[in-house]
Amino acid sequence: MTSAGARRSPLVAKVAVSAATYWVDRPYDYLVPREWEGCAAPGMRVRVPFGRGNRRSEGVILALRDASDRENLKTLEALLDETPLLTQEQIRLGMWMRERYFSTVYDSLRAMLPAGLWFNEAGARRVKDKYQNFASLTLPAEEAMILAGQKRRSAPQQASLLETLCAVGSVPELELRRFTGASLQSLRALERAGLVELTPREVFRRPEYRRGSPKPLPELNPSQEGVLEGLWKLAASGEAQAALLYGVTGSGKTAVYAHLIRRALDKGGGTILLVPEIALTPQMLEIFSGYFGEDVAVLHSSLSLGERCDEWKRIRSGKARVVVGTRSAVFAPVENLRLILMDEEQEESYKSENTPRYHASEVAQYRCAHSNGLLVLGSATPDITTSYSAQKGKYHCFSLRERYNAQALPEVRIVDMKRELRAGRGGSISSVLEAELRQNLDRGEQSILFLNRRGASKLIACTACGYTYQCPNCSVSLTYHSANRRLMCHHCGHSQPVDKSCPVCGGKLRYDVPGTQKVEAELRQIFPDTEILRMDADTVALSGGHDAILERFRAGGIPILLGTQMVARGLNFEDVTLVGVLSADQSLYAGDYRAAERTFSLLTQVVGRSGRGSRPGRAVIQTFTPDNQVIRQAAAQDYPAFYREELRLRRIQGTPPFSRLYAVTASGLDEAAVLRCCVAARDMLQSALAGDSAARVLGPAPLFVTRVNNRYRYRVTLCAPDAREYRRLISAVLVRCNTDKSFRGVSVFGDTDPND
DNA sequence: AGCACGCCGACT
DNA sequence: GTCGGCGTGCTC
Repeated sequence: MTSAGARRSPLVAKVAVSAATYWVDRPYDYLVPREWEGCAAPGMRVRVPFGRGNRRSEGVILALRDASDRENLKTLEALLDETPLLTQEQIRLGMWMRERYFSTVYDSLRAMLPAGLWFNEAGARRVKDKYQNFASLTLPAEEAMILAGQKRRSAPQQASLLETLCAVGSVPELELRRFTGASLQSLRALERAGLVELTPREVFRRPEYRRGSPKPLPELNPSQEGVLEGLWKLAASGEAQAALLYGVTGSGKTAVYAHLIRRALDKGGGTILLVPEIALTPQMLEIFSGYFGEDVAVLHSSLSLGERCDEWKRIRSGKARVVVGTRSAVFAPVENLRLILMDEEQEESYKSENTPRYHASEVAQYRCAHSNGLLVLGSATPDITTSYSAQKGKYHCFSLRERYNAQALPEVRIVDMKRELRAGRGGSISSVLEAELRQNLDRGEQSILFLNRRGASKLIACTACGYTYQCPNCSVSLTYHSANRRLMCHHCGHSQPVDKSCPVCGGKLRYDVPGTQKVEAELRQIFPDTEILRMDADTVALSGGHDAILERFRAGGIPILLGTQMVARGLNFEDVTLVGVLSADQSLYAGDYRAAERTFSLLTQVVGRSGRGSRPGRAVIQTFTPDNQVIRQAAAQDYPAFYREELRLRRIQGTPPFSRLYAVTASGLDEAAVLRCCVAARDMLQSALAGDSAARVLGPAPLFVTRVNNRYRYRVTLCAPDAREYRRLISAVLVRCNTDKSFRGVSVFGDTDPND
């Protein structure tokens, strides 16, 4: 019996509830049962009754407070954790994310924890077989979530399978079933329906990577030394800072990272090193485990659920203080976070395409600001927005201008494919490239051919003069939409019919662009007795992974490697002395404001693959528009010139960094309803912003892929400064569009600076 | 979204 | 007289 004096008013928990959708999301108050008053704490997960039917929903305690008198509240049903999973700092970050990324607080918090932890039981994690069936979605996660929702009642097992796959990407079939408790039949049903595919794949064991043997930090040359000292001064200042590290390909940014991490460790500080894709983690891990041993942890989505949980716990307990990982590793619970390093910071994979649609660099900046750490954005071709911040003095700026081994950049030739056509060569290998390849074959040196598939068969070009259609309003290319057989701008929505022939010269227009297989066949005809290795999504899946193919290329000394995006990045092969870009145009005319930037970055990276060893490298860039400035600048590896020109265009267009793009995207089965909803959204924005000269409303415009899984997707975009008032407006539009009865069946979400 | 409450038509 | 159609409105 407690004395009357000690009896306090009851405790109330403010809870972020998972069942609450964006438009009803707010902290909900629940009574804490007296017996839990001592243990309930912010950051713990709970089970609560929610809604009229009191269906049970998971939630996270955001805060506790004393009840004022006579509140009519529901009561917490269960505490799901013994100690808080999330810190106060993470909870604040979650609220911040809600405001910026138009997601619920719950979804934001969920993104911070390893997926496995979220599903109550991590399960056993023995990984015996070398090969297992991996299950993965064949449709975008967004669509899968919708389907899961539809199936929840009729086929709950299928629904939970789909949900789990959305959260974890690709996962071994057995583990997936253990986690969800679903039967093999349910999984097979999904496979039969074509929603899920099962592929036999080599299993990633324990976060097992080639551990580098212990070694001292690399020696630095004077310019690296200078950059290191400059960056460390910022890191040690005890104030939040951000810096751009601009270093040409091969200038040794990684060595600088290593020294920074060492110094942070010596001061008892932790580091997060972000890389753009999983394929790059093994290399990074090998290097950094050599320097820092067991202090290194890895976080990315190819780890099994159990592994992810273990690594996460190792980080949280302070056993690992150096985290290497992809986008979501930016949330790693590192104690005393002193450094976040983002390698190749311009990469689009740092922006999440699922809820919450965050950008890792913004989260990184937030975290550094709150832990007085230093954010280092490293790149050979920085994001235009990043460079602009550096130019304006918002970021510090450091450069590494020399290549590490003082090698010359490759000699680059631009080949005019129009001329090739006129000379009667209609294939994808020009006479120049053929001659160069032959030379390499004769000398026993290796070549890489790069085919950019992005935007393939969407672009229409004249086969005679190379003309491509431009949007009259947006200075982006028009792309062909087979649905309405018109050319469309998916920035502003402009559309026009397709001409019978080229409007400039009357030449024949062509639609299709050869894929890797077509090119491979062509190569085999030209070089019948030469071994050619093709690397694209198909062959990677078949032959046991990215690494395995590259290893065959390296070890087998195969003369020609033909591949898509994945051959562009981070590869370092000494014997490669020739790089061919089969068509530089496709990504250039992809049709969004970042196409030029993406192309420049890609070309620069691809060209940089050549001549990394002792012999000088060459590169051949094939294009239908040889006079295009971006291609010329990339060939000359002249980032400053590209930046100046691109910034000028962005200023005129009013695209980032001169404004932000807030997108309101609607999707639904009924195209007309989706469009009506977008029109309503546009009208709301326009009337709210009448007289605001800083804001423009674009659209409705169809997304690049307009119809996915029978759902039509259209978008309205607001170009406006980065300010709370605009975010609030977007939020209001989202709530309105999602609750208005006349738009039933249409779902709407918000995003800032979307990638597509 | 999900779920209940509510107020009108075809059935034992 | 009741079962159930889905329109309306709320979620601590």
